[in-house]
This record gives sequence, structure tokens and C-alpha cells, in this order.
Amino acid sequence: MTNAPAKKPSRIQMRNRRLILDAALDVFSNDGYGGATLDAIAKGAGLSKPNVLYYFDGKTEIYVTLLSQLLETWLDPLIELDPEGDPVEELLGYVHHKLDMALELPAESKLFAGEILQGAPRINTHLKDSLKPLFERKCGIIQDWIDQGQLAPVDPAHLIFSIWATTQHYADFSAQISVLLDAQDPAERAKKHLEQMFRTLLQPDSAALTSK
Amino acid sequence: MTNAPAKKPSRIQMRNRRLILDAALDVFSNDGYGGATLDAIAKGAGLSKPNVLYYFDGKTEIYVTLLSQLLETWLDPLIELDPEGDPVEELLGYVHHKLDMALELPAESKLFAGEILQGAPRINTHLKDSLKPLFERKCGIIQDWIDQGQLAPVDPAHLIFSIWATTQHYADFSAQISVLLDAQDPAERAKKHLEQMFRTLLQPDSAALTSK
DNA sequence: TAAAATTTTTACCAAATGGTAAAGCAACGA
DNA sequence: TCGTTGCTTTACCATTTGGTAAAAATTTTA
Repeated sequence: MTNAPAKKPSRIQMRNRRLILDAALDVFSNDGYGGATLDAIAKGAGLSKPNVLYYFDGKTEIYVTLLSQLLETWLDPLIELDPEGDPVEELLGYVHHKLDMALELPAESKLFAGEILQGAPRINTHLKDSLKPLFERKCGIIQDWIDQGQLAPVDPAHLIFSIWATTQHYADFSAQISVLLDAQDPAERAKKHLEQMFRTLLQPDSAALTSK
Repeated sequence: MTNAPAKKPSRIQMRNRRLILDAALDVFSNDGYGGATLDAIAKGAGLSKPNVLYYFDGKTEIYVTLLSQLLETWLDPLIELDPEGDPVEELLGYVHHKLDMALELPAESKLFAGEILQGAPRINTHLKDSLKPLFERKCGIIQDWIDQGQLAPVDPAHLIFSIWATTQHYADFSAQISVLLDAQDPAERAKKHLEQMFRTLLQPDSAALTSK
């Protein structure tokens, strides 16, 4: 049935699946899973609803496909964290990379955020299988850096949470930010602020300040 | 019609409106606006659907009522930021207060986050009218503190964004956090981490480190 | 306690929505 | 050029959903 060898997708298949996923990203990130409709996705893709269902088994499959692909892109910058590099610069590089992604791919960030908000019912296993091992590996690297005195003694897991939270905030809460900042572009100041915040936190010198 | 002097609500009205709003908070925060149904809300409140619609004009009115009430609770701790207090301690107090709220009222945080995620279509005016003036006032206070050398030179607006982002993250992304931390309670370590992060950032002494 | 007002239930309904069946159309190899 | 395969459209359909009308039950008031 569906678990056939899956020949090679034709040109038309490639094009239409892409059209559908692009439209779906828009619809799902704007309206949430529950608020999204196949009609809206079909319209966005320029296809008829039954035609959309010719390429995907249903609303849920489109959504999950989108999230799985997204998760990989999303993890990339974390993978690149190099144990051999300079700790502070590696982590600040990660912060910048993550901020750039949030600013350039807000729809992706929102899609992911929406799924997690609702308890990650549809990608729980994905999180366990691909995010968790990576997360633990990188926590280990950070802990090593700390043990070697190359980094201020921070809580590795919560440091990563703070990086995720602050960077993705610029995508996920952009509606609030643009109200509060009168629609001026926050990119430059956000970048400087995060640089300053994480640099002062991570600099091993400042460890003395947070004795015990 | 609806804009009548609005006598005084009866006991039954008080009780049932509360039942409905409590149930609605649950449903909306779990399923999002689009995914929520009146049936689910009615069931959660232990009332029939038409009975729910006797108290509220429709799904949207329940949702907006919930969000407006929520916004007030949510702003309270920011209001308390005292220009006369010690800057660092005032701000750290705000961080702790905000974290406690996120940990104790995750559904409220998620409801709000979901609305902003989708572009705040239903509370945009609320944000402009009640959040924005407060936000600007408090940014001013922070800037004053900086000008008086009582605080490291941070970007007031983005500092507030970072506080919101990091604290609310523990509510909004709890599904992700519990996967990554094996369901252990993050409260204590989160508290210490945020304390450390914002203290090192805000301490005026550390200003020298970030000399242009 | 009887009338008036409020609250709840029963019985609906129109529109929207996810999805299907099957016929029509296009492309392509033999 | 014919048949096979892949793609698209038309015409549906069952369910769900937000919402209404109006009768029935309950509570309040006089």
C-alpha cells in the first residue's frame, strides 16, 4: 500500500507537493492546526481540494510532514556547535544564527511554537527521537567547557532554553513587538541586546560576581 | 440591547459565567481558538451549548472576555515596578514574579501566546490601549536608572522582551521542556538560572566588560 | 401564591469541513 | 495509435460546528 518502495517522484509531484507544503506553512502558522482548513491550503496552492488530497492522505499528514522537515532545519545550527571552538564565540554564534532564523523564517518558528503550545501531540516522538539526544549531547559539551573554566558556570540546559526563548520570541511574538515598537524593525537592536546579554553571562571572568 | 445599563448580575449569572470562562480557558489554551468548540466548552462547564450561548453572545465573545481579563492580571507585576526601589532588585523581583506566574498559570500564558502567535487579531486594540502605554512608561524608568548609573546600560525595551520570553517559555514550551528534562520539575533550576543571567546583565559594575 | 422574570432544555438548521467516488484528461512508452 | 499510467475535475456526502426558536422549568418578586 503506502509502504511500497516509493519509486521516484515525478516532476509534477515534486512541484505540487512543494506548492502544497508552502501554502500549508502559511495557513497553519497563521490559523493554527485547528483553524486551518484544506480549502484554504488548496486555494493557497492553486489546486483543487481533491487534488491536494491526491498528494497527501489528509490534513494531519500535511501538517506532520511540514513539522518533520522543519525540525531538521531547526536543529542544524545546534548541531554545528563545535566542542573544539572557542566556547563563548561558539555559543554567541549560535545565538546569532538562531536569531537570524527567527527573523527570516517567522512562519516556521510560529508553526513549531503552535505545536508545542498545544502539548506537541503530533510530534512528541519526533522530539524524543531527534531533539532530545542532540540536546543532551550539547549540554554535555557546555558542561565540559564549564569544567575546564572556559565558560562561566551556567546551567547548560537552561542556558539553551534561554537562547531558544529569546531568539524565537522575535518571530513568535512579532505581533506584540510591532505594536510596542511602532513597527520599527527590531533586528539590529535585538542583535546587540542578545549579544550583550549572553556575553556578560558566559564570560568566565564574570564568574566571580556570582559566587556560590 | 447589549449596551444597556447592565443591572447587577445574579448569583446564578456569576457562577455560570465563571464556570464557562474556566472551561473556556482550558479548551482555548489546549486547542487554540480555531480548534476550540462550543461543545467542548459547554461540556467542560457542565452546561448545554444553548445555555452557554445564553450567557455569551458567541465563541468570540467568550474568547475576548477571557483575554481581556487575563491581560490585566498579566500586567500587574509590571505595574509594580517601583522607580524608587533598588533597580537591580526591582527588576529581579519582576523576573521572579513573572516566572512564578508562568509556572502557576500556564494555561493563561498559553492562551495569550496563542493569540499573539496568530497576529493578535482579536486583541490588537487592547494591546495598543493598555499594554503599550505601560510598556513605554516602564522603559522610561529603566532608562532613568541607567542614566543615573544604577544599572548596566541595557536596551530597556529588549530587556523587557527577554524577561517575558525567558519566563513565559517555561509555560508555553512546557511540553518540550518536559521531554528534554525527563519530566523533572524545572522550577528551582529555572529560578536560579534566570537570577544569575539577569543579575550579571544588570549589575552596573559589569558595564566595563561591554565597553563599546 | 400568582405573576413576572430568568434560566434551561429540546429540537432544529445552515454553513463549513474533511474526505470520497468516479469520470475525464493528459502524457508517454510500445 | 493504442493502451497504460498518472493527474485533475466534478459531483457528492457525512459529520461537525456555531448558532437559533421557542417551549418548559425554575427562581424571583409583588
